[in-house]
Parts: sequence; structure tokens; C-alpha cells
Amino acid sequence: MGSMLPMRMRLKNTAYLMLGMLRLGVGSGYGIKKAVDRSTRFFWATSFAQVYAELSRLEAGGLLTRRDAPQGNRRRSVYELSAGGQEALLDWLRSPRIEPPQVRAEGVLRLFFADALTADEQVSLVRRLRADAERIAQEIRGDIFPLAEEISAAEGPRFPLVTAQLGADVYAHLARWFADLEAELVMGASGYEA
Amino acid sequence: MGSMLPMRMRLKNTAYLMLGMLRLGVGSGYGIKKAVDRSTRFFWATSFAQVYAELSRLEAGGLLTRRDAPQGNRRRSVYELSAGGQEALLDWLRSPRIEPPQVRAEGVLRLFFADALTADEQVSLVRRLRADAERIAQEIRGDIFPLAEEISAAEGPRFPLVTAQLGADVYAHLARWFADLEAELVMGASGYEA
DNA sequence: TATAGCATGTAATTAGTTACATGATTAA
DNA sequence: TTAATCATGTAACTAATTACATGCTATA
Repeated sequence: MGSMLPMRMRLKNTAYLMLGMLRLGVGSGYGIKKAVDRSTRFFWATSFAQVYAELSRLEAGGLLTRRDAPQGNRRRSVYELSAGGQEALLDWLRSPRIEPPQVRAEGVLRLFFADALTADEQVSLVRRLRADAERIAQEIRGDIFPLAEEISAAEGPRFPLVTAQLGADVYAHLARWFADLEAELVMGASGYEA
Repeated sequence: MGSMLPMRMRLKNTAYLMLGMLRLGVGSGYGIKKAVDRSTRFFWATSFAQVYAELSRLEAGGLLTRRDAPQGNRRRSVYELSAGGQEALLDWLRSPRIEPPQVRAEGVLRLFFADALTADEQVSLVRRLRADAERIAQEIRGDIFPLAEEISAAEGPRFPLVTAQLGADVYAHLARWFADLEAELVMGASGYEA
């Protein structure tokens, strides 16, 4: 009889998100979801449903261990990485193949077809895109930075802060880009081009 | 008896992608998929399966009309926007609510957890991210720009070119950002920081 | 003559979201 | 006492991908 050597499971990126958060010391499923909302969500979001499902799968696969840790009468599970889980996380971080980024940006899609709009409508679309990009940059600065700085304080992990800076920078850049485009459109419409 | 007034269907963004491509003069499902691969794919990708399914739904909903247009013995359908389809497209372009961009970037997710790696491994990860961003910027310049310029030639639609410029600019910016980060990491490791 | 590209579709699967259900604890 | 937050999960659904199947046409 072969023993129950846990067959190396094929993990999706969301699973590594769980493993990584566990490694950063976030214990519960609820905590992971909340941490994601204040850290990785602008480049990798998730939902409660996915978090709990994924944690179950990883536990079944032996990559983490669950322990009851109720608070008062409120049930609660905290998880810890197993040796296999730590190994899987590091293997992933080192593996050569990285999936290309996938983006779904309705705003840019509208911009692509914006020739169907009047000049005024084009300008107001671009204004919207700019405002949205600014708002996201602000959200990152107001909501994601503080947690990242907290994590980084006193020799803790510093890359969460690095990615927060990346996000803020990218959306600020986007906002400037749309502002420039808006200026160009307004100039074009007022006849400097014709 | 009520007549068969086509109940206003709730359309997803992929449906507007079809309508918009049709408006730009791309006729067949195959052509739409190919056009997407050379234009919107870096902010809104799709697959053959989705294109054909979506075109059927839109035809059933009366937003476009199908016409047989075989080439020799090879069957082929070309589609045209109906009045309702044109209206739906414009309503969407003007509608106030724009979904926030959704991103799945495995590379950035790895960067977020990169504290688990050695300094050398961190540098090589960032180098990879930089190379990937550069490659995508090149892909846009080499593959997406030419089609956009073709479309824009002679008073044609110009926003496809605008979005191509946006894409090239964003990925070039990302590449620079990763290059700067790499330099910082290398400096930190060689002891200037301690 | 064989490979790449044109052309259309179905089936199966995967990944992810939204809605729902339940209940405890903490702070206003 | 009521609202917000902590906490866990299931069910239903939606969106999208991958794999498969078929067959024609143009080019090297």
C-alpha cells in the first residue's frame, strides 16, 4: 500500500495569495480577505467565498494546518503554513514562468470607441477617466499605504510598501496622461488644429 | 397580444466590444477576434468561443443582423449593427457608470511577497518584471500601433491610436519603474544603506 | 503538397462573483 | 439597543478559457 503522500497539487495564484498572507502572519480567512482589501486588491482581488474555499482546498492538500481559535463564543479558525506550504510558496516565488498581466478596463475600452462620440462627450469621458484614476491613486495612498507602512515598520517585510508605491505611482501617471489628453482634445476642438 | 418588442437586454462589456468593432467595419467573428488581438487585447481580451457566442446573443436580441457572405466554398457570416445596436453602443459610451479597472498581475503579486526571497532572488525577480514590461511595450509598438495607424489614416477614427499610445506609455513607464527599483535593490545589497 | 491562415462553432472546465444564511462581539 | 464589525460558510450564477472538431483557401 502506498502511504498518503499528498500528491503535489497544481495551485492557482489565488492559492499563493493565501499562502503568502499566512506567511505574513494573517491567521483567519476573514483576516486574509480584509488584508487583501487593504493591500493586493488593486492587482489581485478576492472574495470571502473564494478565500474560504481555497483555504479548505489547501488544508485538504496538506499545505496548511487549521487550528480552532474561538474568540469568546464566536468560532474562528487560524491557519499556519505547513512545511509543504512554505516550500510551495517559495517554489512559486522562484519559478521562471510569470503569467502576463490581465487587465479589464471598461474605461479604456470606451476610449477606444470614443470616435462615435461628439467632441464634447469625448472630453467629458476623458475627464471621467482622469478623475477615476486620481481617485484610485488617492485610495491607495489613504487606505493601502498606511497598512503597508505598518507592516514595514521595524525591519518587517518591505515589499508590501514597494507594491503600494507602484500602484500609487501607476495611477498617478495615468491621471496625468488623461489630463494631457484632455488638454489636447480641448485645444483641437477650439480650432488650433484645423 | 404584445408584439415582439425586443426587451432591452443587459449587455456585458464584451458585447459592446463586438458592437464597437462592427461599427469600425470589422464584419466577421473571425475578423473581430483578430482585430481584438491587435488592438484592445491589452485592456480587453477575448476568445473565439466568446466572440461567436456573443454575436449569436446579440443577433437574437436584434442588436445586429447577420448576412451570409461566403468566400468561395468557405462559409462566412458578416454582421451589421441594427438601429438598436447603434443606439445601445452610444448609450453605453455615454453612460455615467464606468466599472473600475480590474487587474490580475501575477508578477506584482510575487513582488508583494518577495520578502521571502534572498536579495539576489529579489533582484532577479524585478529584472524579470522589467523585461516583461519592456516586451509588452514592444509588442504594442510593433503589433498594435501599425493597425491603429492604418485605421487612423485619412480622417478615420483616431482613438484606437490614442489607446495604443496609452498602452505603450504605461508599460514603458512600468519598465522604467522596475529598472529604478532594481537599481535601488542592488545599491542596498552592496552596503550603501547599512 | 503541405503549412499557415481563414472561418465557425460546441463541449467541458475553471475562476470568480453575488446573494444568502447564520450568529457572536464591540462600540456608538 | 442598534449598528458596525468579526467570522464562516453554501448555493447559484456568470464570465471566460481551453480543448476539440470541422473544413476551406492561399501561399511557399
